[in-house]
Amino acid sequence: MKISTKGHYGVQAMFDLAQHYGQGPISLKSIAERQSLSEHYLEQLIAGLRKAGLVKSVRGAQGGYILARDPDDIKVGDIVRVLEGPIAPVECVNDDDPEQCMKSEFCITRNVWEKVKESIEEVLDSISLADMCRDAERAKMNRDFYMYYI
Amino acid sequence: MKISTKGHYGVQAMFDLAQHYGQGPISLKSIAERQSLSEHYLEQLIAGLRKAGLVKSVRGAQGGYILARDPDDIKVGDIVRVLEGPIAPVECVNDDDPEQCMKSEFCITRNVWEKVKESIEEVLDSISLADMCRDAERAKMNRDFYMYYI
DNA sequence: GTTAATCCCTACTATTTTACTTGGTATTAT
DNA sequence: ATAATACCAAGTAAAATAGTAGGGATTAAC
Repeated sequence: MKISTKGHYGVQAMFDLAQHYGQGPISLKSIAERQSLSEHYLEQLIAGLRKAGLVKSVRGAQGGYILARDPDDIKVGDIVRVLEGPIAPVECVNDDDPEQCMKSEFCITRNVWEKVKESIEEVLDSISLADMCRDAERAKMNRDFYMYYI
Repeated sequence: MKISTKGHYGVQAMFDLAQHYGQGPISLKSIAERQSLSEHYLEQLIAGLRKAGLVKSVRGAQGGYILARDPDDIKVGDIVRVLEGPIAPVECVNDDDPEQCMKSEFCITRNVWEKVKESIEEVLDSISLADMCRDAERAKMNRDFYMYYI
């Protein structure tokens, strides 16, 4: 019941881009450093995100990546689906899969996985990168407040 | 974002046991046949469930397995945790893990996975084997009703 | 007390996935 | 011209997955 490092790192990288949104292209190198990730590995992940239209790239020196849409308009679910494939705890609740299980209409265990799927999607599609930036701001303020009074 | 066949098949097998609860020990062979699973592979899964105290075994001819507790008292989450390990989309939200991420208190992406984790647990811990049996009954009645009127 | 049905246990294995690394080429600001 | 970047293809070690193989121990039924 795990996601792979692709989804994990990918969300970190996109969050990093969101935190620097409006500051021009952000290089992979700087993202990799801030998030302590392998730059070359990130490269592969962001290639997928670019092909999916979630980020735009700027080539050449001082180039980098920019979110293709407003942080409010990119949900964590969008990122996870690109990097991990369809959100479906078992294959038989994957709507994109052509060969569905025969018994799907009668299958009771399938109902369980369907509910799990829906609950995951509800969470991931309700959180935008902008939400995460707001959380980060709040966390920073709390930290500053705490530091001040100690 | 998948569970493995262990969790998948394991829930099927336990559901099968629940549907035959009160009928004495149920053999792996019959479960494997009804659910179209490899008997030998099931054996490995149910060994874990037995060690975890979710089923009891009866050895010898006419032996088999029986739920160790009432179907109302076994949640799908119990089964999944035994067969898949702790429910945690990424390691850093696994409470059982001794080596947690340093930045966990400040980490914003971690909050996302924490929410995913909670929502999965909420679903899996809210569904008992008895619930599934009731669903199966309802589905059967609907099917019979439909057949009658066609 | 023999037999057949069952659970129990250990080990092996082919395939796939994961998490990268290596080693380049193409593009562009300075 | 140079250095900083994005872009691309291939290789790889380790782990996980989804089983299989083969046999031993226990017990109901005859």
